[in-house]
Amino acid sequence: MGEMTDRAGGRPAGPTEETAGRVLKAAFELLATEGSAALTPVRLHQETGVARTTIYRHWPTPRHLLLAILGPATKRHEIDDLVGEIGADLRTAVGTLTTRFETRPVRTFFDGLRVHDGNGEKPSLSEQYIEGLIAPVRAVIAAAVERGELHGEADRLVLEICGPLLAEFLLLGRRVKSAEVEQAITDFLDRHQLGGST
Amino acid sequence: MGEMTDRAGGRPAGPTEETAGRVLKAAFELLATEGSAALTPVRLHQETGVARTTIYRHWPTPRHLLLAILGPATKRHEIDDLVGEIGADLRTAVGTLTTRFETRPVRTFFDGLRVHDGNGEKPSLSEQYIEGLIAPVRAVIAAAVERGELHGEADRLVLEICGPLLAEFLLLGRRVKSAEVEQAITDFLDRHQLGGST
Amino acid sequence: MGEMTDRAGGRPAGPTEETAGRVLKAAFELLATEGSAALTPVRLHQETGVARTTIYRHWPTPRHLLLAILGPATKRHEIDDLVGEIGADLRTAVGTLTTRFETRPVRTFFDGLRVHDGNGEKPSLSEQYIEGLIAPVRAVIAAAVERGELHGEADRLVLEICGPLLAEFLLLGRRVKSAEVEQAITDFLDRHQLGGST
Amino acid sequence: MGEMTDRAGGRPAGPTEETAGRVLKAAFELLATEGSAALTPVRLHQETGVARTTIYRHWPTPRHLLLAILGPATKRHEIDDLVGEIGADLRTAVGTLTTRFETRPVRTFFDGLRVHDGNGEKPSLSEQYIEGLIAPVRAVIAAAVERGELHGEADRLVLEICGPLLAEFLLLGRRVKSAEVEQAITDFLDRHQLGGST
DNA sequence: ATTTAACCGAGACGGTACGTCCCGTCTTTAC
DNA sequence: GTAAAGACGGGACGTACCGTCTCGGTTAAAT
Repeated sequence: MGEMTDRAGGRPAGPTEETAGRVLKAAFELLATEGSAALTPVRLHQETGVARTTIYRHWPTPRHLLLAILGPATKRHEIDDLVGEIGADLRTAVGTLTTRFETRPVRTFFDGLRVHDGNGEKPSLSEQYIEGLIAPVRAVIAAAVERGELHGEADRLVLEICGPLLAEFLLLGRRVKSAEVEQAITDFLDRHQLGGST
Repeated sequence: MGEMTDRAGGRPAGPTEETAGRVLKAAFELLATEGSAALTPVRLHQETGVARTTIYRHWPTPRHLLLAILGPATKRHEIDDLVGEIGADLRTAVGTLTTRFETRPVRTFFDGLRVHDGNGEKPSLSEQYIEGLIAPVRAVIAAAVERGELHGEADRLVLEICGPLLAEFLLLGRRVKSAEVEQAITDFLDRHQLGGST
Repeated sequence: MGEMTDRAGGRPAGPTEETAGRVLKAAFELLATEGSAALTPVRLHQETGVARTTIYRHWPTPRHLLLAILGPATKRHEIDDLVGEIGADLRTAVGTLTTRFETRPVRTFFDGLRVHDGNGEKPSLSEQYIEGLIAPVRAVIAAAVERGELHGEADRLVLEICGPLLAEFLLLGRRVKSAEVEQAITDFLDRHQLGGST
Repeated sequence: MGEMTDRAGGRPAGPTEETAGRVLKAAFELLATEGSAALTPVRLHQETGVARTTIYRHWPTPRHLLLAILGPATKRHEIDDLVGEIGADLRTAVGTLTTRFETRPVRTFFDGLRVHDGNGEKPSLSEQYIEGLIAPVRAVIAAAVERGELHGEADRLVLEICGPLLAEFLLLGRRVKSAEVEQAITDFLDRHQLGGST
């Protein structure tokens, strides 16, 4: 009875594609539009029609859900049209960041993740998310350092350029004006003697 | 005879000093040590012995509690030992900021406020808190601009110096090393030609 | 200080006439129209404007209120136009009873009293009220027994005539038709050989 | 694929037998011994261990509970040993009534139902209960009318015999002595010329 | 006229129960 | 084995009254 067969036949484990798709899509929507408080099994059930039980089965905690939506949500913001010129690439990379501020529910998302960061469990979801946000900039900076055009720790340089922007938007809730961004990049290039031609 | 006079006698409104004291103290403790999830009427009742109903009476929502805590909690971080020299004052001001990172539950507090920022209700508690954190720096910068030693918008300058620190600590969860801070200030002074002698 | 002086000076105890009047009037109204559940200090306060505290001071429990309104409410239904002729008098007395069924909130009142009958405390309010309702009939019967026109226990005779009416109205919630009443009285007179001429 | 089928699988609705049994039994006990005021979800939870929420789930209001109790509580008082002789049968039927007065918490039960009769909602619980109490007598009377032994409306005849008893017991709170009952039945039979041999 | 006891209103406070919501686990049934 | 439907115990929510209390201001006798 209940023999531990060596995995013989039967249906594959894990949620149906159908189910997973519906649930995760709804989860993303909910998180983006209503914040993390809305990201509950009950709510998801109401939105998707998928049974509460089923949701618990596959994503026992909100954290599982968040992890499942975080990958897709962050992954796709790679930049492939880098030209190898620090000024231009930096403008592109920072541009993707500030554009996301405008077009995506970054703050809501950030808050949602923050709430479920858990208690010291690593990796912290929100930090991972922020890292994802600044990843393009980091890539550009790292490349420049590699080429010997920039000197110093990449980490510090990334924050030098992104820190004010993130703080302004995420912490102080202000819109980030593009003129400001442009100025900041120009200043950055200047002070690192990279003659930033627009 | 015996007409209903406009306001005859009666006990003064508002919570007893005793009650308010106990509750707010406990609220602060809870928020600082266990985060905003712990800041509930039930929990406060357990901690203080004050009846749940009483808490609802005077602080109908967590927001009321937070507002009552926030004033005292932020007010006291004024700086009075400014010497008028931009380099020294900036080091002092930024020092208070990073010191608070180390010694106070800034992140927990920030998260707590964030959760209860409410839905667009202004002023946003968390933003108000951040403003409080950087207030000393802003004061120094504003004074320097006033004296004509610095040029540009105070807001931008404040973020130029604090942005990376806030981002590093609050968003990425990294400790801010004092050497870094020192370097950042020196750089800042340099590039604004303020020859920052240590 | 605070000696137990032998009643020296001071305002007389008990509620002001004004206060008592307003409260008891409202209490009666409430009981009659909304039932005993509405007979609460809060409700009375809302109706009268008299402070909750004041109500508690003078009528610590609903029972006190009920006792205070019961007297006046029942007392006034004495009959003074008895002619000494059993048939006529009985018709008058039973008439007052059934008329009250129609014109007064007897059932609501009865229910209200019933709820607050308390736990065996005597006198039972509701029973007292019922006694009050049938008092006129009892008076007539008692007089007839006195005169030797009727034989047997008054109690039993009263119930013989009133029991069906009370049961029909109070227990079964049916309207009592006057034809029925007339028939019942006629039958009663018949079987006790009192030749009831209308 | 995976469309929301109309009704696919799932546990049957309604409370478990176990749960329903425990709750309703306790409800009956409470009503009988402590009156309707004790018939609360909290109290039931304490008595049965069944969670408060569960009780709300299946019996949203006290009325639901009472309705669930009332059926079983009234149903079982049918009489099956009628012999077809009006005198004997009447004694049996009235006997069951007065016996219930003595052995069952009729008054408490009645009061409890009365409180929750609701606001005009039919059927009135208490009236239904009273009807149940007198049902045996009604059956006997109806049969006699059917056989042509009695003349008149059954309703009126039933009240003629039961009214005084109900009023005495339920309204005036007096014990009903069996001698009285016997006398009443004899009189009744007499005046309807049914020569009631004991 | 001054005491002095009582009235009365306003409100704090602890407490109990309410009815609701969601949680997370479980059991039963269907596919 | 996935999925659905739902029971169930549990915890917190926010509300409504409860009954007691403290606090102020007023009023009406009795001295």
